[in-house]
Amino acid sequence: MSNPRPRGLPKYLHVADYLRAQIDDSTYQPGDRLPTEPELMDTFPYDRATIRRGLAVLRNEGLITSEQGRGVFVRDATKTRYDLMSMLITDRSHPAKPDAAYNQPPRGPDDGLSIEHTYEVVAAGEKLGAAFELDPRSELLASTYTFFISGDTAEYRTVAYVPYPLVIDTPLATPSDDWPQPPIKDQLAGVGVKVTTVAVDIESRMPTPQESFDLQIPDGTPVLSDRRRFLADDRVVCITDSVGVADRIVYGLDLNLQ
Amino acid sequence: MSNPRPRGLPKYLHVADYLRAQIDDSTYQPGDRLPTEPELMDTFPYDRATIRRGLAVLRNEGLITSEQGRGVFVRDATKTRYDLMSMLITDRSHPAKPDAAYNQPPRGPDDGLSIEHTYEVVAAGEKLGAAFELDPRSELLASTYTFFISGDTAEYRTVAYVPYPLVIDTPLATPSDDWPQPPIKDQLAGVGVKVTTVAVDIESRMPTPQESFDLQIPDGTPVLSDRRRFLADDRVVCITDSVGVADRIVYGLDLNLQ
DNA sequence: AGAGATTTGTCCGTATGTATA
DNA sequence: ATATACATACGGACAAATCTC
Repeated sequence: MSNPRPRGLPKYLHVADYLRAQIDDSTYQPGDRLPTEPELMDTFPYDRATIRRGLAVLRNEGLITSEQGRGVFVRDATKTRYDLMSMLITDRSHPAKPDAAYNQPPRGPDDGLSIEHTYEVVAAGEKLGAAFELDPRSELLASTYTFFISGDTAEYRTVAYVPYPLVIDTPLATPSDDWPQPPIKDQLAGVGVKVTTVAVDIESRMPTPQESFDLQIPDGTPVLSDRRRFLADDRVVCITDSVGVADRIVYGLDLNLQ
Repeated sequence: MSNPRPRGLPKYLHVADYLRAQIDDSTYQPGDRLPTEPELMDTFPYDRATIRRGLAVLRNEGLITSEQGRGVFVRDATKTRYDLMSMLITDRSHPAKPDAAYNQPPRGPDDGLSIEHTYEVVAAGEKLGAAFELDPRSELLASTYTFFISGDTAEYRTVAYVPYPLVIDTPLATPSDDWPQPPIKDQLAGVGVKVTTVAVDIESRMPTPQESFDLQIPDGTPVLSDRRRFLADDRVVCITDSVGVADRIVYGLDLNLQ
């Protein structure tokens, strides 16, 4: 059955390592069901609580999901590549030679991609106000796009903030549902704002409970998030905050050096 | 003490929500010690196992760390910004207006940043071989840089792979310990390889056990990882794999549109 | 240096609830 | 309706690391 436990290794990590090795070597493949907890209690001379703790480790590593009444399954992980340049500069993506090592079939509406869109006027608040260098009570137009892949599973959400006075009485005050949207710098150019600089910060963290709920993020899955700040003459004219479910997305940046 | 538990909410989430709210509103600040488990058992009419499970939730969200014999502490989170462009194209960074909302003091050698460097010749193996479109038995020169911040805490590691035949008998075959290194495209130009395209893939995931050990990554912290592929006339001439501890780093990309 | 108290880590056994097959 | 399988919760015991006196 299972190898003897290395001296000093906690039992629950023994269980986790044993199963992780079998997931790594494809004994269990994405979608496969792992042995049930009682079955694992036959494999290991451990208590059920110990088995469960080992499974919790793998769940928090994003390798498995548990479904009550059904079993424990190996997570699937095909990813969508979001190209940074085409999101920032132009609508046309210019993919470099794709990396065969990444399993990233391009996705589009035909593959079940759907988009949900809402917008509202909100008060900036402390943090956003500071980022805009505006009073916290200033009004911002907040435009939210959520991307769903295959039904109710979300993979990406982006919120764009623009100072409301900047776009009031312009077409931007009533954003359209269309997708893809023109790049933000072009939209702003249409209302007379010339974006000179874009600054992007990309980070990774665990989701907040709200994000977990909204985007239906499974336990143990981080988010890839970014903030883009659009500057016109050192003035911040737009900020977008995006959150992607980390096991669903990849950010791409292709540079042609010629 | 604690608010009554909303109907239907598991007790352990009650504990987690209660403490998370206090971390969010700065009742407990980074570095502060949370109440001990026995103290929380006085606050809540729950069993110690239930309290501990609530703490585990916050640990897996990256909000706290536990230290045996000492207590539970709110995680600190000052981040270093790694500029993608300056890493790819030139040695000079050209920062845009920094975002005040991000607390990212720039770091350098003066702040305790130190670098460790090793290199070796390895067999490509299945996956890397496929990425290079080379035989899995091909030899690659692997050059590893690890960045440590304040002593033994690592924050970033990058491994650069180059087909060994490409650099054998050149200065690149014996990489120097210097830092910063010239950009890879310049290094390759020095041995007659003209890089035409760079493709970057950025993703986020939970660390492997090996990475957790090597980089001393605390529980519940994801990694921000990227793969850069350097192409010369559609031929892959270099691949770098980088891994950053997510609560220590931010990737930056600043574009001047003028 | 040592003893004891404190605090978190690991593990077991049991019971009950809830979703699924 | 029954069985299966995971989720939540309680209580107890001991170990390991740290701190204090």
